[in-house]
Amino acid sequence: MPKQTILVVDDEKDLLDLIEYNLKKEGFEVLKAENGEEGIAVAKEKNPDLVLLDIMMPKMDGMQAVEDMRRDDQLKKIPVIFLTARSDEKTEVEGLNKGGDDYITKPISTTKLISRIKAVLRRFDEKEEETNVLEVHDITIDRDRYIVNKKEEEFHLPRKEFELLFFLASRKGKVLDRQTLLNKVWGDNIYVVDRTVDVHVRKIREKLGDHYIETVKGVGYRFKE
Amino acid sequence: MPKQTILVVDDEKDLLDLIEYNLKKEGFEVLKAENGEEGIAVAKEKNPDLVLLDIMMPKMDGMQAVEDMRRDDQLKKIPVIFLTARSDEKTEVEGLNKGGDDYITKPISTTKLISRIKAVLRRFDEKEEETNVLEVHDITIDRDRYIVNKKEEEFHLPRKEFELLFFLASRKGKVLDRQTLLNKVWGDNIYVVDRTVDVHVRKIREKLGDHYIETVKGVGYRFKE
DNA sequence: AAATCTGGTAACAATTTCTTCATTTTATAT
DNA sequence: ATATAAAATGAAGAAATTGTTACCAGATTT
Repeated sequence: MPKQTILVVDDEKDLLDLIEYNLKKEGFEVLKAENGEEGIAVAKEKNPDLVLLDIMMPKMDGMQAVEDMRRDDQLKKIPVIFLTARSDEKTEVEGLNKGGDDYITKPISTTKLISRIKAVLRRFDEKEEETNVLEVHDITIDRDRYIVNKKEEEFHLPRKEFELLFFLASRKGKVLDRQTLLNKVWGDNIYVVDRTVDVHVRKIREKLGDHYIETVKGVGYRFKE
Repeated sequence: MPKQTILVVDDEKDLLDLIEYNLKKEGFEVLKAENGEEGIAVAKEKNPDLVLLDIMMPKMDGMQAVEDMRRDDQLKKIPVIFLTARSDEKTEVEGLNKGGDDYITKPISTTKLISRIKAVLRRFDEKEEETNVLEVHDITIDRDRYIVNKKEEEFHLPRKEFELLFFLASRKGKVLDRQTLLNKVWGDNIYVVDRTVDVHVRKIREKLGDHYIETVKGVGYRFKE
């Protein structure tokens, strides 16, 4: 695994160096920035795996920075941990609401910092590593959430329809006959009439439109390339 | 990392020595006690990372000892693995309900013992790292205090309901099936009917309202994004 | 000891999803 | 263009899943 990169944004240079030292010792790549604006610029360029963000800063403060990040397609998926000067509950809550993933209060315990960072990264890796999200044409089929997105719309398909769509989409372009679909989606020793597939295809088309699944007469169905 | 300490409580001296030998070989620090009372005393003084506890013992038996431990602020967070003489299902279940984290039946396989210990320790380390305060929608789920806040209101959910809510919320958006929920919230070795999850979900909804947990028919439940 | 929680089970009602089938429409080969 | 097989459609009943309530056994409090 390549080194993971952490962007640290804080206006106190000494603290920045201290954190850098500790993170490097743990094997992380470290980027630094001294205010929110600079932080966002660096993030855009280097795409860090995580951002450690001070809440109180001149120019653009941490809260503002996160809001901006969450609005940017490229940056919105990067986890953020806040550094707050004191245990100010109100701030914490607000920060987490704005899209932070965790927070740590100063003064910082190195051990805690490291373990929190690892915990957040682990949580994020878990999320990413699964190939359960298919993006095809203008739709996203998310098997973790069981939701199909088309532009802004959300579709909640029932299980069989969803699984069928997912299976077809995961083999985009390939024609699959009804028996194969039954075996793969319904299960091997389940007995249902193969025309059942037709009905499900129809329901999917009713909901999403019929530009996704093609009929190949005499053979089966195919998800359009 | 400093050596991890394991307290072994058993009235059979030979077994005690055998376990000690094996654990030391694995690099653990080992403490010994011959009954529940002594065990608790030692635990209080030395703060072990894990306790290996025989269920059947003179003076104070293991079951009693765990209950006492779980009531003691200093000791309640220490993981406990039971040693049971035979595979007596009823005892196991009871033990796990009282607050044990795993159990091993005698006669003991050293390999199994070691791997269980490591597994439990790993699980615990992870837990410690995790954030204990979740901010989702308009509620705050505070695992340190076992309290859910919604605006100004405070809700005290019973343990299972709380843990279930917490787990779902910590995986916000992801659909989790009943089996996964049972494994993660109830524990790997506990056998309960999976519909139990439904009832707990309902109770949570009754208290907090049903805008938080969504049902995904045929699949499981999801905390709303 | 009674009253109150908590966690779990079971049963039935309510709802959604799945499957089938009869009928209409479409695609394709002749 | 027509015949024909295959697929789309509509609608109904079956099956599966969940919501809900009631109840019970232990624990915990009063």
